[in-house]
Amino acid sequence: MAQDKESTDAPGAAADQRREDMLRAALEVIAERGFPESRIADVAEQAGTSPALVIYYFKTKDNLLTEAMRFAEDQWYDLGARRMEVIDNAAARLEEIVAMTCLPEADAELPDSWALWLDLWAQSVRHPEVARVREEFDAHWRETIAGVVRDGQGSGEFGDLDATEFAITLSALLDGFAIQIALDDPVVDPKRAFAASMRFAAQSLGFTWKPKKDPSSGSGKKKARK
Amino acid sequence: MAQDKESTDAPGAAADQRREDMLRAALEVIAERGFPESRIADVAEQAGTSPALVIYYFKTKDNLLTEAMRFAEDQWYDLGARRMEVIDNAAARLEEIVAMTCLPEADAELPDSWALWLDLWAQSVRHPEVARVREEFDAHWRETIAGVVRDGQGSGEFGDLDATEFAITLSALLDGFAIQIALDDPVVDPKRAFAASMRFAAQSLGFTWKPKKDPSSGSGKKKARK
DNA sequence: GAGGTTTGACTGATTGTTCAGTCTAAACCG
DNA sequence: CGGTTTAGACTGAACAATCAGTCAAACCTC
Repeated sequence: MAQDKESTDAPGAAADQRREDMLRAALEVIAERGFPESRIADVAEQAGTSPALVIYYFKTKDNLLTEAMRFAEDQWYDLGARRMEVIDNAAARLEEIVAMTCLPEADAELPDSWALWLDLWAQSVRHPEVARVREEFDAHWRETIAGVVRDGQGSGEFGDLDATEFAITLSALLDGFAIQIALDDPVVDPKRAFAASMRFAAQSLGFTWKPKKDPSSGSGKKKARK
Repeated sequence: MAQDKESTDAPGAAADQRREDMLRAALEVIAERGFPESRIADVAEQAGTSPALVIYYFKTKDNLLTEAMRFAEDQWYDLGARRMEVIDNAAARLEEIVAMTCLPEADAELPDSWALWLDLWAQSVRHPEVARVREEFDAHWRETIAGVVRDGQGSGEFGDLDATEFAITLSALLDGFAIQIALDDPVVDPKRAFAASMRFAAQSLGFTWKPKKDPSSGSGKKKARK
């Protein structure tokens, strides 16, 4: 039920599609079982093929999982960049950044990246390949924040301060909140984390931020996990 | 060289010692190999016994590792409490808290807790037992911070603000920096994280903080990991 | 039919856990 | 006190399950 859109593509396109399917499958498995407990057989089953084929495409299990991580981070970053593009003022762009990491409802199109991050960090301690993905991603993301800050300073929205230093601190804060959100902490819920982060940003950058009433979800928190 | 202080103890004291030895051994193994890759055989070897004995004391592997995590967190918390006791002003107590999570050199008496935390978080996603340890510890730690803030407000050191809210934000910030420090991020080094955290605290609480020149380590960073 | 793709069956290694006892030191007893 | 019982601590060997990776043969598709 998926082979109807591949016929006249370039050679290797089908194989590329296969690869990507497997990466997505791997991400689902990782999200469900955790990085270290993810088995090749699970990924194969999720992708609807045999374990041997998975090994055929990705030489080793570690390679498969690491590439899956990179794939996920790339997706996340692309989504962020895409959303930044259509927002014209820096304060709103910054708010979108904070929302992306704090509000799970905000991106239904992504699998639950939070738990994935915890695995990414934990694996980075001992897997140099994973560590590289993490480091690149962090640097990339910090630079995105710093860029927004500099834009805002140029347009007069934000006050003067070291954009890099601010980016480092804000992304640490967001990472910390991401942990609490990923683990469904009873005290630190997403909205609280979002508000606290925005308050920090507004105070540091010298712009005013008003918590807007969100129109959706009048009833309360949603437990996304099964 | 350790059997001279057990003769007339209560029965079971030696066994208790054994247990603790194994917990410490488990922590070393976890620090070295990571939680999910820690094997019973490793712990046994580290403790100088057989795998069977480890199972004899802790029914299952999961139980062993979980108890080890709890043990580590308790130790960490105890160390913190002990250090708080001897400091008489709130600002310095807060600085000590920040130093404990940011400056690796500051507690040589503890194994590298940072990598342990990453495992703790990652495992919490799927291990309810571990999640409980994490949640309790976080709540405990936040309350410690809030207590220091309230002390400081009582003595007039700090300005007025919601202590709980501040504690939530600061501990998130510290967690975020802990990640970078644990992973030896080339951009976010311990001293920078420490300074940024203190700047945030000082600004929020309305006290002045001056980065003191540290007398040790004139040459630069130390790579603790082998 | 040639080359990339796919698979089922297999293997080799790892590892948590069990088990059937051994050893030791204290408790019991006649 | 000398001998026996008992309970806890401990061990080596084996078991059973899991799983990453291999391989030779089949299967498409151009």
